[in-house]
Amino acid sequence: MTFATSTPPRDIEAAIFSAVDSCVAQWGWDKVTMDDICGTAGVSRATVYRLFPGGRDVLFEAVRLSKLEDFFTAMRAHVEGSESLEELLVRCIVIASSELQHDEHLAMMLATAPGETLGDLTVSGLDRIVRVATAFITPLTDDFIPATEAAHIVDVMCRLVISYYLSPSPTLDFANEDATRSFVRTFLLPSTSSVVVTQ
Amino acid sequence: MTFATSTPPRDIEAAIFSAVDSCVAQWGWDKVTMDDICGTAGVSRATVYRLFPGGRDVLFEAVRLSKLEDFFTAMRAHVEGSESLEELLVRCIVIASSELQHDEHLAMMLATAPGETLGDLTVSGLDRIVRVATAFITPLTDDFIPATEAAHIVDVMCRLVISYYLSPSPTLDFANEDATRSFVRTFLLPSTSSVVVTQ
DNA sequence: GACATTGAGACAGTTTCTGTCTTAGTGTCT
DNA sequence: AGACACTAAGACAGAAACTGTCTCAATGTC
Repeated sequence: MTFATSTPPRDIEAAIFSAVDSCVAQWGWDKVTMDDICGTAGVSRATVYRLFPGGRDVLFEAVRLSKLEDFFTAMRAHVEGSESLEELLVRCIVIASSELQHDEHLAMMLATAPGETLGDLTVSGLDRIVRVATAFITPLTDDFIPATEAAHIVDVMCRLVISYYLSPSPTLDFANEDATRSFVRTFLLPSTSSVVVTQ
Repeated sequence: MTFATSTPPRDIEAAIFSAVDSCVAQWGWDKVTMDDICGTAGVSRATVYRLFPGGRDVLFEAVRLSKLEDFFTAMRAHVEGSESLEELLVRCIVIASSELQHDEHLAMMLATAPGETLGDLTVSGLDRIVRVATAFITPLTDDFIPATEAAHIVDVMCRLVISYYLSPSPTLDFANEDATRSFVRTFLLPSTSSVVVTQ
């Protein structure tokens, strides 16, 4: 009960995030103003600027980071308990690809700048996605391969998923489990030390 | 072939109207800029301002008027051939009410100012709707009642439809044909000279 | 009462939008 | 070819909106 500084600002932050969500859904990144967000969140502009010093850019960046973490949190829950590295990688790729194909809003949310889609993804934007993905997925690979190897393979996996999302190939659909499994066996697993373990 | 002054501006006007449509659908009245519309229509800003001198207000007014006429044109087609005044009025009311309930965009389109819904309908806005409705519907009543009487009854009908749309009554739904027929018999027809004709 | 937090709104600086204008380019008629 | 009508592109000033910071009063907590 002794949470020190009075009421927790988490509720307000959540309200603001939610407001950004619905505002962006309604008008798109470019058309949304801070007043729109404040109004939707039922919060004063002063409060928003106090919680996110730096204003619009900082707020939107926070929202995107939050979205990114939500995405990988949900994904990690889905792939947890995989009994082999192959299974883990396949599930990661399939789920991520399906989500991206299914939710067109997601790609925009994960992108770096407002109005920028994954298609215009900058180096820093890609880096961040890879970074967050590594942080969330790597722990799950502990049972199969060393951390350094995991970071490397997750990095490659991310770039592949994004690349195939941006320009889909007629010969390979990462949303298809069988095709993905075959791909993982051919290109990803041979590079790891786990081949001897699982085979 | 001798249409005198080169290419007809109708195509461009149509493109602009269509652009306004999709822009408003995407962003709403308030968020749309003239550049958005020009860009969507694939037309220079100079062209828009030349076709609609007065700019934004004039253009939007023209779009609304066009929508209004489209609406009543479609409605007139639906009620044409009614064999009695009762049938005509019932059909008008039911169709208009259904359309309003069905297409939430419509009410906004018919309203006067951008962002203003029928709920904020100003006197002039209501007047215009009544005026257009009268112009479109009155001719159809020629077979049954004199024009002056028609104008009066159409006026009353318009206001009722709008009123019941704005604040629906639990006891009367104008989208329901039977209820509307009963209503027309009770309140509208007795005021006309047609009672003796059809009864 | 001391403290922390929020809402409301004033404020200047910047950006965006509007509406008008000029210019150059295109296609059509004579 | 030359006159004509129309358009795209974009410069431009003035108006409007947005941003980010600030102050102050109101509220709720210890």
